[in-house]
Amino acid sequence: MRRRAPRGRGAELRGEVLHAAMDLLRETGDVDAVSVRAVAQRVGVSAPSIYLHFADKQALIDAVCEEVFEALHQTMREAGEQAPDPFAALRAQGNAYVHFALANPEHYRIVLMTGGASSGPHDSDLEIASGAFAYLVGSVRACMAAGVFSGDPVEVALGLWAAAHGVAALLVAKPGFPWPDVDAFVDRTICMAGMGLAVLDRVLPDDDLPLPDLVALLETLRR
Amino acid sequence: MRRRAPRGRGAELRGEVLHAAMDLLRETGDVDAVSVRAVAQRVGVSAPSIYLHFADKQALIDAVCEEVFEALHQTMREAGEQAPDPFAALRAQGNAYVHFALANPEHYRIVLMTGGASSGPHDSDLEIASGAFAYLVGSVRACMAAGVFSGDPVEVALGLWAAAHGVAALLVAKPGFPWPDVDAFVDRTICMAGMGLAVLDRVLPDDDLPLPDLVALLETLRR
DNA sequence: TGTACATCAGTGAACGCGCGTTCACTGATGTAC
DNA sequence: TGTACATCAGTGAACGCGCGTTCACTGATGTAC
Repeated sequence: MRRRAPRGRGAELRGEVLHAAMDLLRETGDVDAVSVRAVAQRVGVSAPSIYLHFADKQALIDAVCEEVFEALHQTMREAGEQAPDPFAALRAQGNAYVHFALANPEHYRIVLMTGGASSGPHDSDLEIASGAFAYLVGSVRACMAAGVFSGDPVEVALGLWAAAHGVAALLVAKPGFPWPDVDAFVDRTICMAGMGLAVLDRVLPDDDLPLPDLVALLETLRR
Repeated sequence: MRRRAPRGRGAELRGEVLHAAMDLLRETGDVDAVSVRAVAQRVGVSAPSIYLHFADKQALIDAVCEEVFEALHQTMREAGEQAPDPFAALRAQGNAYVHFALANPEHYRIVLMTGGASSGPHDSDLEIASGAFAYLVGSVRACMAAGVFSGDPVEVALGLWAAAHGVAALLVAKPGFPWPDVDAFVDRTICMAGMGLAVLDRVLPDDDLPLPDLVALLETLRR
């Protein structure tokens, strides 16, 4: 199946295993299909060989998550680069985020749709995530400097993340639902979040706006 | 473990099995812990007995999903009942939706965070979901009648759903992330979506608003 | 230059496990006569 | 009222499966002398 690596190059197998796991995830669209045996077979190596480079299956999965997160982060960085202004950059980043999820649904799922109380501490991917999240917060700060948002940049970033994740996760989990045009739905949701957050601190700072007043306020916006 | 049911009452076991599965899901917080054997043991019955009432394991899981969806739908209906106006009702429904997810994380996950291309057609839960979704669309229509939203009620409902699902799914999947105060975060996200959708059709009907103009427009909102 | 040897990459077979599911069955319960 | 019998709820044992992981090993490769 595969030539044995020469003396000092045994570590190369690690990379092959990692990418075999990624490919298997993409092609089968099923986390359960990524078994130690299946990965080994795809690389052309026996199952125990996996343990030469990963302590156990979880370590392999963690490495996959790290890889996915790096790719997601990279995608977002590129997306905002040539936007004309910080708000447009944020919008482009949001769209890129969701489209990454749609292009790599199983990769997105394993990183951001699994886990929870049942999976123990499992802090590893959160630490990785915090890099991408910090980057998002940076983009939000740029928008604040431009006057679009006010308030706590972390809170604004969380709102954006929630909206982007919401549309991504729904589309990934329920592809059979009669969604409207996906690109438009995604962009609309991103814009919804952006506009909502921009408006929120101006209109609802303390939460007691009767409905007719709200409607009147909104009416002043029609351009 | 359990007294055999008298002659015509064999069907009672079905309900016991169903609720044992629900409880097991809640207590273990892990879908994989819900095996045919584990459910049977909890009911106090042998594993094959499950098959007297469910064709296979998937049928049992489907029944669990149906139960969860009905509970979610019910929760939302109750939430909006005593709101002073349709917009407040929508907000209350959104908060109830997310808090249902947080109170029953594994139930929410199995219904709305799993599935996808890998799980075949799997239309069953979508049909059930469409009931709750149709209800949401109804609430949106009421807001439209009050002048809060315009445009397509289904699109508005989708935006709200995406936001609510986003915050719910993130909190369920990543409880270890350093979230801010959860109740506030949830409500903020719901309001973000509501305000964003209300503003969106007024401000961005055709997508070409330069940033300074947007900022100026937002400034008119400060009250 | 030749050879003994340590190192290293990788293997084959086996382990125990829990799973979903099937099958032939048991024995209590109600009913017909 | 008594009894044979059909029905029904539920069981015990077993099936084959794929899983993660371990263990003792093989044999190629480079190195020291």
